[in-house]
Amino acid sequence: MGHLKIATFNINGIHARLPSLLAWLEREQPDVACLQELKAVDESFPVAELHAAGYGAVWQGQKSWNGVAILAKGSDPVEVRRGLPGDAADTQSRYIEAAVAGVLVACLYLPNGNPQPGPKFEYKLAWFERLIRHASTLYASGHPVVLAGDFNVVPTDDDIYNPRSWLKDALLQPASRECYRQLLEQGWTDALRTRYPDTRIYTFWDYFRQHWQKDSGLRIDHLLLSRSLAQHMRDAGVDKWVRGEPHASDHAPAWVEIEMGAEAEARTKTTPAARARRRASGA
DNA sequence: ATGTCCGGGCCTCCCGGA
Repeated sequence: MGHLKIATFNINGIHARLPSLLAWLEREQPDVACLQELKAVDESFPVAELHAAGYGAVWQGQKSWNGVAILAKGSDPVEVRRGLPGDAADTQSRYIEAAVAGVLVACLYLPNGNPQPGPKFEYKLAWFERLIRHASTLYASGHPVVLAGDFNVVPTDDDIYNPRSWLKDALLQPASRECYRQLLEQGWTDALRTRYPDTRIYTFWDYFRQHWQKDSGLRIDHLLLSRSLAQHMRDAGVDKWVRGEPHASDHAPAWVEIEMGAEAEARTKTTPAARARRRASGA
């Protein structure tokens, strides 16, 4: 009570990872969980299992690839938008937006962009430009907003174990980093980097070359906070233990905790009956 | 250049994507 824990987790296949997902929810109890890479069609989303675990959900699936979802503990997220505006021809399931506990939650899965250069990298940059435009309207709204997801961008060389072998990768390209910088310039707070200004912190360790065992990671999953949320950030971190479990995703969940003030608490946790009582008492 | 894992197609292996 008194705070809101918002997490983002690229689960790399919700069917392959359902036991892992449920174990993480049970242990860490995030209030909000943004998921990416469901790799599942809408009809197969495990809504019953998640309900049994105490979570409501909205989701946008897709066959084989992509797919995003927002989970909320003890409530159903109120879907605000699915799909990133700006390109009606874009059919990839990479963006969903919902209101949870008085916070507007944007769950995103930015295109990987490899191989680079090429059409996939062009799509990544175009998608990023659309995100920058949409994010500016969200930020300007003044509402509490979090942009959470797999951004597929290593913001700086301090966000990777060693950039040398990744120099040609789409995740480290100057154009990708420039987009991320432009996004932050709107005023967003990078929760993990702000919480740990001088520490190497990773959210992704690929399956190759024993990178997990050697802690050769990348920081590509981000939680960007609007001004009012950033002012109330209490803590942030990465649930690294998840990456060490058997049959783990190549990502670990990243999270932020927001202190909920009395006003937000009253607005978000209150029931219709309680609101009626408060009105009746003249409060 | 390499490495590993997921889902899907179609059939116990190969492929694209990451």
